[in-house]
Amino acid sequence: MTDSTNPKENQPTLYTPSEVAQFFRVDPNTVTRWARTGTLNPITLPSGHRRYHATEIHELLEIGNAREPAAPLQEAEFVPGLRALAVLQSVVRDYFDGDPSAVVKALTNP
Amino acid sequence: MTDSTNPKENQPTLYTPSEVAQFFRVDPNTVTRWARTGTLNPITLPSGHRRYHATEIHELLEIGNAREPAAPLQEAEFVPGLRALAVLQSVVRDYFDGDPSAVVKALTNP
DNA sequence: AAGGAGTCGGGTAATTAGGGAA
DNA sequence: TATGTCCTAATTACCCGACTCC
Repeated sequence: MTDSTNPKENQPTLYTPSEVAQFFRVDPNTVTRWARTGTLNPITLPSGHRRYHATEIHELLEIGNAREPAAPLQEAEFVPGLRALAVLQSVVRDYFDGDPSAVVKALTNP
Repeated sequence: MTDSTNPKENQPTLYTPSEVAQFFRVDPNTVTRWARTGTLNPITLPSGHRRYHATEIHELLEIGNAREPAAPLQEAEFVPGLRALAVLQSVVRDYFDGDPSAVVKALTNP
């Protein structure tokens, strides 16, 4: 089952085939078929199993209210830890061409 | 491109099993299994615990995202892909209290 | 020094991929 | 054409006790 017992994960980035099937009310086999025919574009684990992008599923479900306008008004004094900064640094380097402004742009410009 | 020859400037960018599991949306035990079967080649601590190279994890995520060569955009503008946005989203959620502005602040105020 | 969280092992049940036929 | 079902093999999730990290 899905680890809904994890308090820190309320909105997973990736969905399992079963979860997608439940969303669309179809058989998990159908979800797999959608992936093979190109209707869905999931990532594949090294084993061949698939994980589906939550954003893609949400768009297909027409839950357009995704892409929240960031945080409305949260003046909490959040201070990122060393690990957070390290992970962010690696993400910037490996995913955003080492350009921090690209990350800022992606976060501010929907 | 990760220069491990610069330990002070660049953080190790090593992921724990739980972090890797969250990226792939799998159980931490599965990550350990990947390491034992040779799918992943992590660092092993003297105690036997494992730490995974961020670059290796990211490469695997990109491979799993394979679909089409996309567009041969070798122009000036850098456009982050779906995976980049998904990873960034998870980082914001798990490391920055779900607050994108905290990430922007961390990037703009070094 | 002690406690909580995380990890490592194994074992077993549940999912998934893939093909094919209705 | 599209979906649900059946089948097998492979992979993963969940269980546990013991150890490690912080």
